[in-house]
Amino acid sequence: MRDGFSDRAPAAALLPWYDRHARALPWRTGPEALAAGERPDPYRVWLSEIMLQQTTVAAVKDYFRRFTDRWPTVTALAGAEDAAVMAEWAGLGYYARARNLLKCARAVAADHGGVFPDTEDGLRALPGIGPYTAAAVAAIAFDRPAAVMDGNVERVLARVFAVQTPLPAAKPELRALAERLTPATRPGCYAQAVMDLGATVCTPKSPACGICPLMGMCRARALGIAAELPRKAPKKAKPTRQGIAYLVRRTDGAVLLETRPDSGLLGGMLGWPGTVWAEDAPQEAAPIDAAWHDPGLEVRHTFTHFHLRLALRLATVPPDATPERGEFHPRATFRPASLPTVMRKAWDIASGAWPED
DNA sequence: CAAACGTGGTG
DNA sequence: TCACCAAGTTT
Repeated sequence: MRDGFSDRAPAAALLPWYDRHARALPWRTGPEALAAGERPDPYRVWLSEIMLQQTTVAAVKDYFRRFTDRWPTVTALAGAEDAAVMAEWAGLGYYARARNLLKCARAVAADHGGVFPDTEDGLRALPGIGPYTAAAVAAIAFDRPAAVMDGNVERVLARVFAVQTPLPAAKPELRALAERLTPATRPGCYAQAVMDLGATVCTPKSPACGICPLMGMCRARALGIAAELPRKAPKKAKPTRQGIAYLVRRTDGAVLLETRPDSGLLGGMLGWPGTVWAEDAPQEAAPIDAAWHDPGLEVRHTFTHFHLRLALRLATVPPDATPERGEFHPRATFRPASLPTVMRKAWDIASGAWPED
């Protein structure tokens, strides 16, 4: 007991709410199907959870469909080419997820006979699976009573218990609450119920307290401070960095691209050759001998921890031109959608700005 | 452990 | 326009 209601009260209120309001999602096995004995596919649960890290359901849906159409099983994914997976992930962000996705699939295929471990600890040992994802997959796919802690759970619990400590200092306290409240029955549905509640009712701004299944036990609502919780430490201002990108088109339509190093920003992704991105003004660093055109245009893009102003240089070169950096990709196989968004923006802006156009 | 790591939607 | 925010993990 705490604050006047049982530890079982939140789950008791949330599960019926979930049974009525659960959204149909491509990776989700609904309450009715579960009741009928159907089990979720651990591969699809895992893939969805990786994609959903720091990413909205709306952004994930189409990517999830394309991945599962192309690679229906973890074994199929394990056999994929690195470049194919990175290209399919392009635009979704946090590209270390895609690199670890492949490492994880290959570890499951090679070390676990193509079958995901069915415990939190076993899952936690795989690349790209941290505390949240291990608990989520264990609960959702394997019906383990694992305490799932994500941004939604933090927000819901901070409000229900009126936790005033700012994040991230409040995490241990919130985790202790989450562990106490996780039910032994239907832990996967409970986890998804809390996350759905956080995504659709107990939202960061303007929470819909009037229709919340937890309204009767929510201390923040009683105090009139739901929208102010969880409190958070102030964030640092983002600096602005500058750079130059060089977009080279061959007369036969091929374009000059580089595969970026595996570690660091946009690691493992294709991109236009260019300068480093720094706060100081960049020095020219052309990847090939050419007559450069400055279109007077720049890409503005914001990453997690800095703003970028990327100036463009354009050139058209003959078929026998030899680059100092990068490789030409034939027009027939070049897909702007295979580029990370900042690089695709550069292509979009450059298209129509070439000198001959 | 603080910082690095993307992107698109929203108010 | 711009800061905030989303089903976090790794180093």
